[in-house]
Amino acid sequence: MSPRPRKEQRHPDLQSAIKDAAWQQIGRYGASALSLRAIAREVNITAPSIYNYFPNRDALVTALIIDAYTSFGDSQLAARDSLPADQLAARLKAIGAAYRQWALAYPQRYQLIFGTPIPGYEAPFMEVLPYAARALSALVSVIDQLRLQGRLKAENYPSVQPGDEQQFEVWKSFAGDYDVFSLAVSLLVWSRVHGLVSLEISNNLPPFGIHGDALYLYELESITAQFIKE
Amino acid sequence: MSPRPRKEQRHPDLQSAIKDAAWQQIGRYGASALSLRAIAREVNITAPSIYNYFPNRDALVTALIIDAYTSFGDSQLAARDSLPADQLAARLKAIGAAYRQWALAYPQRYQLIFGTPIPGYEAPFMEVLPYAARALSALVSVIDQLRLQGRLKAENYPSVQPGDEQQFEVWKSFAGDYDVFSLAVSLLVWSRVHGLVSLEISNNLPPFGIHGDALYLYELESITAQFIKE
DNA sequence: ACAATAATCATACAGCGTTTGTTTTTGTTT
DNA sequence: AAACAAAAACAAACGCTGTATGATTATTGT
Repeated sequence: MSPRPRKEQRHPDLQSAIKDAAWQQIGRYGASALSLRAIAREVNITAPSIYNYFPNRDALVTALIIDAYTSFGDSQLAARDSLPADQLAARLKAIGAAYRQWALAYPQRYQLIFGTPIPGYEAPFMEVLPYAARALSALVSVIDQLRLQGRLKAENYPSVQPGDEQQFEVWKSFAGDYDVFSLAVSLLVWSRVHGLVSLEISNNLPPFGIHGDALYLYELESITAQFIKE
Repeated sequence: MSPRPRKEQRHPDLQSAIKDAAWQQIGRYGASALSLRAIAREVNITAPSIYNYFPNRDALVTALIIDAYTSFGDSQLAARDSLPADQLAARLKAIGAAYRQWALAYPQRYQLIFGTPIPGYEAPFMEVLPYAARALSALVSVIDQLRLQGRLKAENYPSVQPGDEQQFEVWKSFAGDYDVFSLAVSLLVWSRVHGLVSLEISNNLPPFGIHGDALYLYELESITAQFIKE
C-alpha cells in the first residue's frame, strides 16, 4: 500500500541501476549468487518492481551478457587497432593478448559469457549473436586480411559445408563482410585461446610450476607459426 | 513421527540410490536443476534423510564429480590401451578422439566437471585431485613415452619453474611417475581439445557450415604435427 | 534384556523467482 | 481544468530451495 515515490526521490535510471547492482553482486559473490531480491535491496526497491524493467531474471542476465560482450568487443577491437593495419601478425598477437587480459580482469564477465553459471539459464542465440559477432570480428578481420594477402596457411583445413548461408548472412551484417573460410579458421584460433583461458579462469590449470603467462605466450606463438606463412 | 522403515523395505544401498537419482535428474533437466528434495522424492525418502549419507549438497556434488572423473578416466585409459604401446601417435589420437566422444556422450557430466553449473559450489581441489590426475594420466603417459624416445618436439616450451614440487609429488602418487615437463606439455594439449569440446558442448560453436567432427580431427592432426617428431 | 546408535520423519526457517491485486503518481486527452 | 489511462511502485502470497532441530523408532552391541 506504499505510495509510488516522487519522481525526484526515485532513481533517475532504474534500468541501469539494476544492472549496476547486478554487476556489483556478480563481482563480489560470483555470477551464481545473482539474486533479484538482493538486487532490489541494493537499489532500495522491492523485488517485483524489477519486473517493470526486465520481464524476468533471464532477460536481465541476457542484458548483462550483452553488456559483457560489448565490453569484450571493445577490448578486442581496441587491441587490433592499436597496431598499424599492415602488421597483421602483430595485430593477431595483440588480439590474443587482449583476450586473456580482459578475461583475467573480468573473470566473472568471462564466465557469464562462456560458462553456464546461472542455473537454468540458456542464452537466446539470436539475441546475443550481434554482440558476439562484433567481438569475434576483430580476430576474423585479421585472418581475412591474411587470406586476401595469400599469407594464410591452412591448406588441409576442413572444407566449409553449405547449408547455413542465411545465418552467416546475419552474422556478416553485424561483424563485417568477411569470407566464411576466415571465420572457420578463426573459430579454431578462438578455441585455442579459449581453452587455455577458461582452464586458467576456472582454476583447473594446476599450478605445477607452469605459469599462465608463459604458457599463453607459447600458445600464441604456436598459432601464428601454424597459420601465417613465412 | 513416522517410524523407521523395516530393513527389508528400505533401499539396500541408499548412498548409491541417491547418486543414481541425482544422475538421472542431471541427465534429464541439467546439472543446474539438481535438487536434494527432488532426489528425495525419487528415492521415496525425505530431504533431510539425505544428510545421513552426505553432509550437505556440496558433498553430494563432489561425489558425483568423482564418479564422473572415474568414468572419464576409464574412457581415457581404455582408449590408450586399445592400441599397441609402440604406436604412440595413434595412441595420442585415440585418447583425443575418446575425449570428445565421452564429452558428447555425457555432456552433463562434462559440464559438471569442467563448468560451474552448481550455484555456489567450488570443487575441493585436494579431494578431486586423485581422480583428475588419473584421468589426465593417460595423456601424460603417452607424452612422457614420446619424451623418453626423443620424439617429443617442444624445444621452446616454457620452462617449468620450481616451487610446487610437493603438490606434484601428490599428483604423481595417483597418476604415475612421469616427468613434470611431460605434464606441462600435456596441459597445453589438453587445453586445445578442451577448448574445442567445451565450445561445442555449450553450443558456442556457431554451426556456420563447419562440422565439429572435421574440425576436431584437424585439431588432433595439428597437435600431433606440432609435438611429435618426424 | 537393555542401552546405545543410527536412520528416518515432521516441522520449521530463511531465502529464492514469480504472480496477483492494489495504490498512487505521471502524462495525455478531452 | 477535469477526466482518464498508463506506468511504477507496493504488499502479500505461492511453491520452490537447502538446511537445522528435535522426536521417534529399528537395529545393533554388550
